[in-house]
Amino acid sequence: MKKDEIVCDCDVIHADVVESVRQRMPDENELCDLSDFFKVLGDSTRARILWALDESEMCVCDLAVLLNMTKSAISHQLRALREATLVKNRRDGKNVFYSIADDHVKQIIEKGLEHIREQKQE
Amino acid sequence: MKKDEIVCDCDVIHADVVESVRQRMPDENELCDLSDFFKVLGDSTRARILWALDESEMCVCDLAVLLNMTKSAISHQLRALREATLVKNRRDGKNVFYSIADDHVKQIIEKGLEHIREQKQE
DNA sequence: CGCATGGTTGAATTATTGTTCAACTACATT
DNA sequence: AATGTAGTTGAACAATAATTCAACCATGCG
Repeated sequence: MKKDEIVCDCDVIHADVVESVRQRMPDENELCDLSDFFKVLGDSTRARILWALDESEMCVCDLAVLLNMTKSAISHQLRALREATLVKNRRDGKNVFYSIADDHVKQIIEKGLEHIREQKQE
Repeated sequence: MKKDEIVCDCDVIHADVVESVRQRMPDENELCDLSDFFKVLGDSTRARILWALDESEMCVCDLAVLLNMTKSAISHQLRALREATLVKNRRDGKNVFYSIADDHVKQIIEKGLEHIREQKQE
């Protein structure tokens, strides 16, 4: 997926700036993890699921009705959320109830909403 | 893109919960805007560009060298960032310097990094 | 047990998105 | 004006990711 060969098609213009930024740059994997995390939030189905679960724990059927989607589609997205440990689940009889796993996530979603609401005002 | 017809393939199980969540649910467009915002952060190239610009303003060539990518690829991603008003630019002679547009973004990136760093410890 | 319901899964399909390539614009220098 | 460098753009291609479909597992109840 990553090439080692040089693909950049230009000369460096401000070598000093580039060098000093390069030295402070976090491990590439860390920024990949970061973008992977945001990627999970970056889908409207998952964003709506997360918002809904922040209001109340729910089972797959409830979410399917709420968002007017198939159980399968919901389940697939819940899996992605589970693997990113953004939601947790518990079984109760025939139902599996999902809820938000992490308080960080609530804060980040809140900050995000704040951001776009301010943006819209301008 | 959206269908009006009912695609949900199950009965509602907890009608009361679903109804009360539905009533509090934000406008669908708002949650779409939210996920679109996170989508912009959800790509490692853009995440690295944002991180770098948070350290120092830079021109396209500098970024291309730093990330070892073509000017074109960088430029396309800067466009996405510009359209989401996450970066701004100014021309100075032959160069176009890019920088972070919004302080919110820095905070959200910081919170995101915090999150994944804690996650990794567990 | 046998069946109905809730939920999950994998493969196929479709949609979306990132990068490349080649052509182009803008500014600066001669 | 002519050339070179910085940057942008659109179309084509490649890679990812979301939804559908059909089959499957798990639980509860007759």
